[in-house]
Amino acid sequence: MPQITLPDGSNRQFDNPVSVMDIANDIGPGLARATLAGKVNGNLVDAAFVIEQDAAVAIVTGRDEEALELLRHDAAHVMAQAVQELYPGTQVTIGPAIEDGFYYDFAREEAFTPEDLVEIEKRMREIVKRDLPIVREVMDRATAMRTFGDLGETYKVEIIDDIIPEGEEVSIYRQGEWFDVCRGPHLPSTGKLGDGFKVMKVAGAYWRGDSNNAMLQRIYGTAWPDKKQLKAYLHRLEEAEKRDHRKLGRQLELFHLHEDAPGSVFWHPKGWTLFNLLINYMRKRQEDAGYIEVNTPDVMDRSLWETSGHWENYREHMFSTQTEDERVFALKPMNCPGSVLMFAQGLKSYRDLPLRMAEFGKVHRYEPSGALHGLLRVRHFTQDDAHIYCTEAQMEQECIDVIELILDIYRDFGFDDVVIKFSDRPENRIGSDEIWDKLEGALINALDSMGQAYKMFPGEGAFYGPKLEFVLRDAIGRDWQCGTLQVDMKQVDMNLPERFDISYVAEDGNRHRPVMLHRALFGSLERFFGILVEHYEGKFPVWLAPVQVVVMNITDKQAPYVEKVEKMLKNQGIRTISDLRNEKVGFKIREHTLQRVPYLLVVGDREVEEERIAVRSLGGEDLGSLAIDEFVDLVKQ
RNA sequence: GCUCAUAUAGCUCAGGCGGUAGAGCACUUCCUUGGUAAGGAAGAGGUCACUGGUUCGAUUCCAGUUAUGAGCACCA
Repeated sequence: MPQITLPDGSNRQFDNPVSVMDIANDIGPGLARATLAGKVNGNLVDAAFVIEQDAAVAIVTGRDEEALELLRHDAAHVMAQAVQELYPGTQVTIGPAIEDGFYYDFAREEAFTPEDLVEIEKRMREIVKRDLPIVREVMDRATAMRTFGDLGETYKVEIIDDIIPEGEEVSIYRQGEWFDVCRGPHLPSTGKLGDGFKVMKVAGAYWRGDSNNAMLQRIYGTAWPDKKQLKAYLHRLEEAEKRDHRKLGRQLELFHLHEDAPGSVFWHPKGWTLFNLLINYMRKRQEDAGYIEVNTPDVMDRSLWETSGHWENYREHMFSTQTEDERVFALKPMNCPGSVLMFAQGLKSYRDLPLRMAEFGKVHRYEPSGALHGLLRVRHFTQDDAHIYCTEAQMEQECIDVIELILDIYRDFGFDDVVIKFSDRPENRIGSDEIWDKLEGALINALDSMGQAYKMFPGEGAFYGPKLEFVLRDAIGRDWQCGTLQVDMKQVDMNLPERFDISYVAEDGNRHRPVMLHRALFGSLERFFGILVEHYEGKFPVWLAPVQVVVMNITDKQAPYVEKVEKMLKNQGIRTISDLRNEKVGFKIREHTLQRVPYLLVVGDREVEEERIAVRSLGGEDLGSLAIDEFVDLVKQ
């Protein structure tokens, strides 16, 4: 005799065990039709789930967040059914709901073609139309393994064997002839999927995410409660593509890439101007924060990399050279060893600590070809790197200062909610747990004492130490690590202070090993640049715009005055160009607007006469006629 | 690195079931001197990514290489 408590606090009494659907029916037939699933005591369950005891129940309909995930998971099942109907012999593996959609990984000799995807989507719509009831069944483990084994579904057998503990039952979801191992829950029938889905693309993916395993074919789809939301999503994707930094980089003449230098950037004048603005900005912020700036060699002897451990661990990702005399050098993949040599030069006292040593270091890494991605993943990039040498007692405060600095800097670029990832000790690591406790503690204490939220990524730290990552998102929702903070301390293998045997003289007159913090704020200047382009859609704020002002004439008569204005503005440090081409003013305005120049100055006879300029903003707003110095104030404010 | 796809003018893209290619924009010259998102005309511009194979003949078909794109793996 279960008593059901609904979200509004009301109670309903039933004489016999009831399903979620029964309850919905009891409330009203309209609700029953809309019912997709239920929530019993907070757990998401099928609509057919039977409740035997008193419980808090909520009916889940298309309006609820949870329904969307079910919908997407269902879409994956329907797609798998469609694929197996169309291409017998294809094995199913796994197919979860993901952000914005779903995917399913298939094992099949032949590759799926774009035409196949069209057919698959067609068949999916058919299956939806069939409105097959989705029914949960249970099998004991052995039967399940035999059933799937008989079907030749070796991957499924492996999943059951691996995931389901011995003696436990396996839940199976069936829709028509087709069924799959699944934890559930699911929608009541395939018809509930509606028409808000679309098969998007096919790509390779390793079985169980391990590159030693076979490569499967992953088909991605997107699914939404209705067609309208699907359209809105596809529209968002289109809009995002317009922000792509690779596209804008070409259109705005910022940079280009070339086949002969994969993963390295050719910076054009405007891009390089912006790049240098970023460096100048960072230089100022670091100087204010008590950093000194140095520069270390790009090419250093192999023995240095052997000492640092990079040769052993990352050799295949390093660019190396052999000279006539057979000496082997490597292009630096990191700045740390150079920094350590800098620290080791001369005697350091505790009075020098904390020593915050920054470097705009050009590093080269031979990244796997498939990893390269515009400016966001390159082989040659510039780090705004710094190493802070300090005592153990100073460590935590230094961490706090770094985190505050990063967040403050990101705010200057309009990134207000930065995701902080905290990656702690991985399974394969070196160093004692005691040291790991200390290292992780330093970072966590710093975050906690600031009241700063962060996301835990258990086991994702580097093998030699935990790390903090500051993550920014690109136009189409991919996350990229930008800033980082890592602690490097005694007895851990990568430990550079130990490997290079550096020390400082403490108050007691003895030599002590410093703690070393590795940190980068932008991270990679190239990557940050790319993210910025997408973030602003190329419409940089005035202080970052490579060209801040274009002065243009209406007829040749005003040319001398235009040149005079250009000179005056340049003397004020304003990045100005003039456009004296024999073109109509509308044409020039269009061009420079497309180039996202913040201010356009138009000069005709009136302006020459009055010694003024007509000012137009990037948004198309007419700011009226201003005197030169008035305009200078406007730009500089 | 792996799977799939793509590579034609500076850019965006057509095209050809094998007979060395075309548009728009950009570029050059001329006309036009025009007040806030495209004035007009003419011209120039291509080893059809690279290497090899098949063929009388390859930009087109085949193979390999390189680069790029999507995803996976990787990211000190």
